[in-house]
Amino acid sequence: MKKAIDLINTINPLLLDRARLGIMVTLVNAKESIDFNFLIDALDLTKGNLSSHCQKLEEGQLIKVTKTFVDKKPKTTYECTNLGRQEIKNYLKQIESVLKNNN
Amino acid sequence: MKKAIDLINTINPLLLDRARLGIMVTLVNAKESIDFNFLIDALDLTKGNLSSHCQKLEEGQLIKVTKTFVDKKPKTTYECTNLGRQEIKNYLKQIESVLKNNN
DNA sequence: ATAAACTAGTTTGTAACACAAACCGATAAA
DNA sequence: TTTATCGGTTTGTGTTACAAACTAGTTTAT
Repeated sequence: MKKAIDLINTINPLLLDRARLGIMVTLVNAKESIDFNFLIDALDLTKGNLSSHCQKLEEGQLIKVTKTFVDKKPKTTYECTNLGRQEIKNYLKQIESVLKNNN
Repeated sequence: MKKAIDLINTINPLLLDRARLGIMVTLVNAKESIDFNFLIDALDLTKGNLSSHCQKLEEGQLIKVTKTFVDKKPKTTYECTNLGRQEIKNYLKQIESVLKNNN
């Protein structure tokens, strides 16, 4: 049986934050890509806050950011990357295993 | 189906931290109470760091702290409270349900 | 007996981080 | 030509995590 801390240490630190976890689970469940304003409403974040969290998630390669123009206006959309999906899955797996104590 | 963010918002914020999560899963699995030095070794934390995290967990009523003397030396032990157990269980439940998307 | 070193923590100063206010560049309306 | 609005980003501030320094006492060495 591995030590609890070793399992916890495999959790991506970016996911240990309420806002970013919210962004990720929204994206991981989404069928299409999700835009900035949707996330603002869904997660009840301010624009600045959302912007900087998404930057970090992008740097960590957990999400992919796409910038386009729609009706001449900028539009930023977000998708979960494969790594993002993996990290979320791992997150859940580690917590489960650590609590069930069977690893 | 409830919104992902509503589920995430029920997670106790004290648990969204690697060190504190480590402390809690160590305690929640423990048969007997766990002492300060055990946690230092198990979680690879500095003394100051452990001390302050435990203070917060105690304030949040997630753990119970007991101070005694053994061989004239101070000895501090920690146990998980019922609330602590509940919060950990809820944590896992919320993440699971949000990922399985069935709530 | 005194000093030095060790034990078991706590307090405090700092560096990193989350957050919202202020800002920016562009479009649309008055 | 202002004035407002949209879709964000940057910046300043308050919180937080962290380790270094400190406290209080015990044991060992001199």
